[in-house]
Amino acid sequence: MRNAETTKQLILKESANLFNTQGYKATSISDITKATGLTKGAIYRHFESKGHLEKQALRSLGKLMFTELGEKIKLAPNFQSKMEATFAFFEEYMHTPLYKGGCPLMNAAVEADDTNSPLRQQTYNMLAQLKASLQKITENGIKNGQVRPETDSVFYATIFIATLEGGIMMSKLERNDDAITKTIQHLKKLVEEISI
Amino acid sequence: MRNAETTKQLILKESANLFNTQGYKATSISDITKATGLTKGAIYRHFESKGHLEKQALRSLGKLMFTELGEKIKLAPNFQSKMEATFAFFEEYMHTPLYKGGCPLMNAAVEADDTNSPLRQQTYNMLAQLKASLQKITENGIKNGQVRPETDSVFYATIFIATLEGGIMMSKLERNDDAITKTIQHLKKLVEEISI
DNA sequence: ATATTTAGATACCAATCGGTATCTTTGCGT
DNA sequence: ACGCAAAGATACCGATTGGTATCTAAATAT
Repeated sequence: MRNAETTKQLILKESANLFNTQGYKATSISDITKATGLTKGAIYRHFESKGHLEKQALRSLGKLMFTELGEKIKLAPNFQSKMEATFAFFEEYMHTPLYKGGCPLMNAAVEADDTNSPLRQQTYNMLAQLKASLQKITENGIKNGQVRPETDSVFYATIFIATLEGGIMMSKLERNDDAITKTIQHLKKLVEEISI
Repeated sequence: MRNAETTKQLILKESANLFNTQGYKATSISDITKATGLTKGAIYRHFESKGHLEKQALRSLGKLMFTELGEKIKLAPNFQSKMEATFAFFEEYMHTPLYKGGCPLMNAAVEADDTNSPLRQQTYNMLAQLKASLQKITENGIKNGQVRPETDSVFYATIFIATLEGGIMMSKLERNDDAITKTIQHLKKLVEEISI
């Protein structure tokens, strides 16, 4: 019984990778056994069903994303640089093999939106967390006199997320950076417009 | 042998509906037999494989979309109203049961982006067509003195599509119109900015 | 009216699906 | 050193997958 926690993390990591690239329903348990080198028995010892594994894999993907994004935001000293750090983070979805398959939020959202699966709830929470996070940046910007006080923080959080996610989708389909680069260029101008 | 073309269209319609809601890989042939009331034998008489059916279903969904969108655009007399007609079209994705499951472009894009399936190629073409269409509207707007001549039509086509698709994704996940309404509000302002 | 296509139904195929019961091996506590 | 508990492997389950070969029934051509 080599370290149980280690293999559980291995399963989560490899299955998250597969789910995010191939899709959740389209990834089979046997795909995961091949990727981990483990057997079905080992996987079902750590996760009681494929659905539970899907949910936890998405959760760990989200955790990873928010940890990393949160750090980059924290490091930036003011509103504009916090937003630019956010944009840079999303731009890198295209290149980092850490999230192979692109933004886990969009991938899960498109696959689960018409269902009532636990996966949908998990995805919904991820979106809410991301929105709250961007909203907070704007609100703090207002407090600190870096953003025009009449700015609607919920409105801009929505615009930022929608534009970024759409840009990622287009860039992944076109297999180049054009779309995401253009969308970020546009969002930077938006940020300047509401900055003081 | 009741009308062959009629049943082929029935299969295309029902399968497109299922593919766009449940996903392509996640929809089985037997799902389609249930939806159409036909048997497997009938389906495989008209389509040589599931892959071919997927591709043709997406193509017919795209055709439907561009026909409808094209008509709305043609009816609008000038740049601003053409763009607003486009926005209204995308907003209605939320409500019309015609495209249950949301925008077929995004759904297929997210499912096929990491593959090299014929489905990906089909989706890529759909995006190219949509982009060309919006680009043309702007270019005509410039020609007709309705849009500032320095406007980058490719850039704005990209922004429009990315923002709309992202907004649809969010609204579908949140199961309300908030996001798509906000994104369209933002895009209308953008249109005004480049209008003369 | 009859023969010929052909649309569609039925019955099957091997492979794979998610899941479970059981067996073996490994590491830890004593 | 030994025993026990837990990690992981093996072997199986029924159901479903995409796909095919064959049969029946309906429409058309003669």
